[in-house]
Amino acid sequence: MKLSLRGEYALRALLVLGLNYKQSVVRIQTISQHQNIPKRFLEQILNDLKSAGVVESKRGVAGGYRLARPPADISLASVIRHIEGALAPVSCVSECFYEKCSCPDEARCAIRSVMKQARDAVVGIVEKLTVADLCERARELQELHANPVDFVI
Amino acid sequence: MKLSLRGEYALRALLVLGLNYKQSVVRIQTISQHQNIPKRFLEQILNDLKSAGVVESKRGVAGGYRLARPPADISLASVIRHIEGALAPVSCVSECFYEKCSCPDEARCAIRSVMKQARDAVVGIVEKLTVADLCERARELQELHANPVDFVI
DNA sequence: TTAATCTACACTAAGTCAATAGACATTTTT
DNA sequence: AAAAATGTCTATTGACTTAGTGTAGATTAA
Repeated sequence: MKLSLRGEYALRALLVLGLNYKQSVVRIQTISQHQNIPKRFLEQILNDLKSAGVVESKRGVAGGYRLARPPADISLASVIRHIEGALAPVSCVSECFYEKCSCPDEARCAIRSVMKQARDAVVGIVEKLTVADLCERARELQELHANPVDFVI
Repeated sequence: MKLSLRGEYALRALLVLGLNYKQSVVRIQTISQHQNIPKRFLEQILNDLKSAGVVESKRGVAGGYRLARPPADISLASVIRHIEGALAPVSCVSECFYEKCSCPDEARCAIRSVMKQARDAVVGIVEKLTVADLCERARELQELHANPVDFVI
């Protein structure tokens, strides 16, 4: 799993939306400024997340985005899979994006066996983690550095 | 860590060279045929691995490639890092290819913390594994499929 | 109505990937 | 010494992806 900027931005945006889950909506521009993400690019990404049912939007002058579901119901795996595709290092060990590879015998491929191990390790992590966990971690890290004034979203 | 075909081919070639470690050299064409890898592409890759000190070559009519070191001394991590670059999902958690990211505060970045966890999981696997392990696994898989009776419960 | 916001589609510059091309160098065999 | 089989090296290419920008339009609160 290599994250492109697109995927990284998506997670950063979801973190902001998660931390503001109580509020009605957050404007793209707010997220863009807080997270140093090009606004027009972020528009595309949030729109993409909307089509995935992860966020919902409100248009117009007081518009913006919010999570479509509780943060605890949005796994990082589902988000990354939607934005980036397969989590596996090679597609022949991917559960959701399987593709046959060119090796002579997949069933006896030692590399495949190793890659499956790597895949399972990564999936085990991001499948369990949710946007809620991300928010919690953000708050913990905030505590750790103990400077409540410039709380960074 | 997403492997490109280049990286996958490199590992497949090293597996062949590992399995033939006792022999003098293996011809590119042999590997190419055995593993369904385009010959001219494989040339580049092996040349690259040579410059990394992983394999060595013998030119001329009885030429070919062999491992430059014992299979147990070649970690998959070192090979993948040389061919693909960073193992980490985002470069701000990479040990060997660190790059600053655009997030407002790296030290308090919750996503970074998650990505570090994913990185460590993957690195923990491929850092321990060597070409020798790959060969052993290949032999095991061979056994398993050759004698399926042994595995009936 | 107006201004702020999201929506939609198209476009592009730069980079990467997976080869392919072609000339060249080296070595063994004859 | 010549021939043939191999590796070496540099360059190029076409398809694709990435990270945006551009432009125009739709929606809504005030």
